[in-house]
Amino acid sequence: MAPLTDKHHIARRLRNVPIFEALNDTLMEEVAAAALWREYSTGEVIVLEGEAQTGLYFLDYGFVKVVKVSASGREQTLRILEPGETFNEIGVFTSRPNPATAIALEPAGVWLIRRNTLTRLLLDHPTFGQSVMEKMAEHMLFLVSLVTDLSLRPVTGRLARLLLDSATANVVQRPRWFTQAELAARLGTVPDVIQRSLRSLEADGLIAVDRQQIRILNRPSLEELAA
Amino acid sequence: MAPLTDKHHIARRLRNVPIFEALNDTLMEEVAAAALWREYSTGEVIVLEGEAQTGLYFLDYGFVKVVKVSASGREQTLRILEPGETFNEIGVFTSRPNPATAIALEPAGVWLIRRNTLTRLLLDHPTFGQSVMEKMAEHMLFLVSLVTDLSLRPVTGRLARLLLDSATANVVQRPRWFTQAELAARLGTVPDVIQRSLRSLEADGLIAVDRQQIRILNRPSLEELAA
DNA sequence: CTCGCCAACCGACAAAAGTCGGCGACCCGC
DNA sequence: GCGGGTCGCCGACTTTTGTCGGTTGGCGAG
Repeated sequence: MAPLTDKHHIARRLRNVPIFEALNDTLMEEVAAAALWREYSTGEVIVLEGEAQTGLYFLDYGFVKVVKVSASGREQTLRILEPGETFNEIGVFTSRPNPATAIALEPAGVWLIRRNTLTRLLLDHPTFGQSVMEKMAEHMLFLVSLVTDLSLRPVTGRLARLLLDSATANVVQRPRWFTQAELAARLGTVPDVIQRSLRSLEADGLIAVDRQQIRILNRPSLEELAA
Repeated sequence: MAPLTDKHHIARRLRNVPIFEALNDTLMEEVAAAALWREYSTGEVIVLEGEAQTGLYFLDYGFVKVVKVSASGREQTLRILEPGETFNEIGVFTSRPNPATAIALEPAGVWLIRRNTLTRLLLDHPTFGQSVMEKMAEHMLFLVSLVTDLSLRPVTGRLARLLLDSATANVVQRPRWFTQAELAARLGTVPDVIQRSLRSLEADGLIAVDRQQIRILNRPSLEELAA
């Protein structure tokens, strides 16, 4: 929880992120000075659904998932964040209580830029605002495709597409937290269904599954399923 | 298709919309002068999925739906627009092709503010940018709740919630275009299922359905279903 | 006024998704 | 090296959703 890193280092680091590139050096240091540094361990809650939210989060290291939980305990993942991305745009730009919960998937460090600081930045640097809007538009695009997938595509199709999208050289690496349960939460279903789906894809020779990775064996057929 | 309305009138009209309130009079007239006026009749396509999009649309009168269509012909409604709202944020803030189709549900008139104009406005008036971001955040909120509804809630629950949300004094008015098919598209299912759902709610005495309106008879029970 | 169209209605069926109980294997911490 | 917990696995079953074929009836266009 201690702010180990010195502020110059922070400023340089933030500066490398596209969203902040509009800001000049002195201002950037000011931001860095005003930002709060927080670290979380695996499974810890970063923001909780229902809280009134006060700032924009910037993920420095680690992975974070944003989820909604139903009354019956089922989980729907809204977003997986990689280092360099920002989150809590909704909490910070509307007055409503935060709509979802953010949880660290592995040890993670974030910068919290409070609303006041953010507002000032936006007023002083319109180009910064433009990159924020662009980011938001891209996130909306993602949500739109999630909606249409959920309503128009069967589970196997969604799974196929996710595998294709997250594969590098036909291999999807699986960090420890990339379990079938997480996969299910991302695709809007339950672990059992995912297991059946994976097994059936494997039986058809389209993929090979093991604990550490999933290999794509027959890309064309998989693409057809995802179409 | 003719720009009947004079530009002063337009400027005044646009000015009443929260999103434009940050702009001063002279600038507003400039915007109005640069905006393109378009009218559409029922069922006409305003923007088509896949087109590269060039401007932000402002809906002056009429109703518009934004939809995605699947290969099999099923439709998912992403948004219903009322007069005064803007759309095509995704098309204008990202370089990607437009992700969805906008269709007029009844005769509609829109203002099209081209990207250049918009960019200039955003650079000159940071507070304008803030209201745009707020609008986008609210739209994201809507998409988030759509996602969680689709993945975590059964059809009847979604239907119950939609009825509750769109009722005024326990009555949901049904314009001509508010058919079961449209209802189905909004809730991510098919007309037949909606019909069953409506009939079962009616059988339980929770609602009364006819062609022009749906009345809520037992709000508490309906709210329980929607929870 | 009448004709034709489209929304609504219905029952029976098919398929997809979700649930449950229990089993085995692996990994982690002790 | 042992024990416990989690993840994955599996088969059988239930529920929900989607599909199909065909009928009815109201509304608008002519």
